[in-house]
Formats: sequence, C-alpha cells, structure tokens
Amino acid sequence: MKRILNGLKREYPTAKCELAYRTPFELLVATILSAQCTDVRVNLVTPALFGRFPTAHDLASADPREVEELIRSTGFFRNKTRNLIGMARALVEDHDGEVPSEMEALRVLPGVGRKTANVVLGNAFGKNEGITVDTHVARLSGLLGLTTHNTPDKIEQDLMRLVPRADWTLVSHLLIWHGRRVCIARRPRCAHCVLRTICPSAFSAAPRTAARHR
DNA sequence: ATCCCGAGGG
DNA sequence: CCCTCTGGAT
Repeated sequence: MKRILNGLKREYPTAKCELAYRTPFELLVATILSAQCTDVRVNLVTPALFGRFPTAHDLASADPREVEELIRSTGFFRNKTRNLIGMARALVEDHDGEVPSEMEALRVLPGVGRKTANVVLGNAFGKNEGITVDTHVARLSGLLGLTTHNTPDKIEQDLMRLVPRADWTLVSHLLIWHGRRVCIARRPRCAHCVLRTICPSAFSAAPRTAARHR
C-alpha cells in the first residue's frame, strides 16, 4: 500500500479537487451535484447555477423548476433539487447562510452524506476528517486488497491507518485522479500506469477492454 | 449495456 | 444488506 501511494504521488504531484468552485457554498453545491455524475459534467452546469444562485440565501428561495432545468444534465435532478433547496434553507436557518466547518453540522444537512462532507471539509476548510474513496477504487481492488470481505469502507480505514492524517485529503485525490486519467472504466491505460508492474490486473499489452477484478 | 468523486430509505 | 433516483458518455 505504501508503494502504491508513493507511485501515485510521483505521478500526480499536483492532485487536487477538480470540481470548479470559489466559495465553500459553491463547493458544497458542486459536490452534491457530483453524485453518480462525472466532475466534468458538474463543471458544465455550475457556472450558470452559481450565476443565478450565488449564495444559500438565493437558493433557499429558488423556484424548484428553475433549479431542475439548470442541473438536469447531471442526473437525479429531482432529488438533487429537493436536497439543494432544503440544504440552503437549513444553512440560512441554522448557520446564517454560511457553510459550517464541522462534520456533525454538515452531515445533518439534506443531501450531505459522508463523502460530500469529507470533500467540503478537506477542500474548503483544510481539515482531514477522513479518506473517502470513489467508485474508481473498485478498479484498483486487486492492488488495494479489495475483496468481498474487504469492502471499500475497510480500504478507507486501512488507508487512514497507513497515511499520516495531514495527507488524507491528498490521498483521496490521488486515487480519484488515477481513476479518471489512467485506470479508466472499461478502457484502462495500463501501458501508461506507474503501478503496471505491481498491479495484478494490469495488461502487459495494450488493453482493449477493462480489467475485471472480482 | 455499463459506468459516473452518492444519499436516503426499507 | 437491499433498492431507488436520472441523464449522458462510452
């Protein structure tokens, strides 16, 4: 695991959050939108969304139909709209319209789960509350020791035990970047992967289909 | 047909 | 643990 992380660090020295945002509020909204949707598509809709609803106060009084139209292409748009407006109202009522920097306060907001809270705490507030790993990690399962009995939750716990707390947010981004750029679903670029020599699922020749790990 | 930086509910 | 919610890219 140590060797894997060192390899990834060398490959992505500037890994960071790829969601576009300027304020904690914008990051919170963008992260909620990123559920089952790529960061690229989120970044396509957020400029118009943030232009129309720059703060929690603006979103709290928004017309749901207008929000739905703006975020439709990110999928799950009815759930997301309900959560976004409910979240904005909670921010206005309980936090003067600001995004709280505490895990417990974030988690009770509508639509904010463990992963969303971690992204906001790590990237907007510089806190390392935990390592959250995305669905890409299933493709690194062979490397990370992910099995039926060794779930993503277990992997995250192992990573937190191995990595200094100061690097938790960085490690989340390293794994995400690798998933986005190299270990791509159904078309992994194994020939360009720094983990090629130690990955049990890697193709030695140019791959045509994705590696299956389970 | 399968996947995407998920959350909420049963 | 399971299921549902959604559109777009590949």
